[in-house]
Amino acid sequence: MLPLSQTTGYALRAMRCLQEPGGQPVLVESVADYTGIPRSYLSKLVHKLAKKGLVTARRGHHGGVVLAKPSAEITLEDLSEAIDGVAWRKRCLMGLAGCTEETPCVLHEYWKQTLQEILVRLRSVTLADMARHQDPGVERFRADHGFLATAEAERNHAPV
Amino acid sequence: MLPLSQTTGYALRAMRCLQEPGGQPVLVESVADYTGIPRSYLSKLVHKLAKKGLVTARRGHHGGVVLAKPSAEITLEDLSEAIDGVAWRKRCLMGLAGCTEETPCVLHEYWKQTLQEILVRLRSVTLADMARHQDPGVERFRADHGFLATAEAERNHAPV
DNA sequence: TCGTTAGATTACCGACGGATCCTCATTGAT
DNA sequence: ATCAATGAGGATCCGTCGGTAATCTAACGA
Repeated sequence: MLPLSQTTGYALRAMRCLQEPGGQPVLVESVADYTGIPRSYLSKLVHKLAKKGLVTARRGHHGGVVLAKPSAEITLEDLSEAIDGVAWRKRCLMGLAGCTEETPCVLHEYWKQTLQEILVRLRSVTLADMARHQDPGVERFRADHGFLATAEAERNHAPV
Repeated sequence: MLPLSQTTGYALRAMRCLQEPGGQPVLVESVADYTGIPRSYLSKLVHKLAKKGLVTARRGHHGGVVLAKPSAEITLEDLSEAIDGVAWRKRCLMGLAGCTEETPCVLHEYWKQTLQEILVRLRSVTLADMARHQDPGVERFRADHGFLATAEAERNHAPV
């Protein structure tokens, strides 16, 4: 019932491979090969992210996918929301249809606070935060796809 | 990927209808009628809870279901674990098979702490806590099923 | 012992998410 | 204008989960 499906994990892995807005597009196929995410599935996933305004995809020669906004402005919550939606935030923990703010169930307040804590956590991590970690695999991939100017920027931050 | 499925909600609603250990058994059918949970499905659910040692079920005349331990010792975590298992606690957020304590992924620590926070919350609520709330519906149900001695005990506590 | 009461067990169905394959549509280079 | 590159989209498969129904079996009372 809570968010963060397997597909959200895919989204995380895929987004790490993309360039900042205005950068060079990366092929869905390259990302699929590198991450091991099924190509066709990743294609649909990317489309979903595009509809939510998180990435921009262009078809044809020299097409590919780029971030639609700076990685520092893309949170884990954004991804979760794009993939899994927000329905889970509204569902009653006990599954009672009549549970509302006015007619709360026994666990209403408890659950509301729990969800709030989770949301705060999801908002506290951005793609840029993730890039600050050493990750030889991703750095190799980036080097192969035109990420030549990012290495320095990553050194100016502490780990998440 | 996270726990707390619809079925866990069912378990919560069902357990609230049961007596403390040694008390009078309540019929699966009664609970189903009152909660609206499908009878057959609830039967399987109860069996699962019985295998985990949370309830005791007896067949035949004057059979039914009772809590297997005091409601104050049954946490939301117990229910979640009985129904949804614990696999979700071990899964990597990014879905990386090779992510371990020794070879952690970029989000490993972040996710570990998040899960810890959630677990603490799940452990902080017991069935007894839930009973402390006013709930005319459940109290009516209890009155109809031999819960004559519990009303006083419930008055000695603050809400959750 | 026999029958009734109740939970246990089995088989099965439908919906949904993850996943795959194949084809369509768009873009840019020539 | 044409062709190849590349994302978009439809059809379909598979496994899991919620849900139903029919049957089996243990416990008790008459």
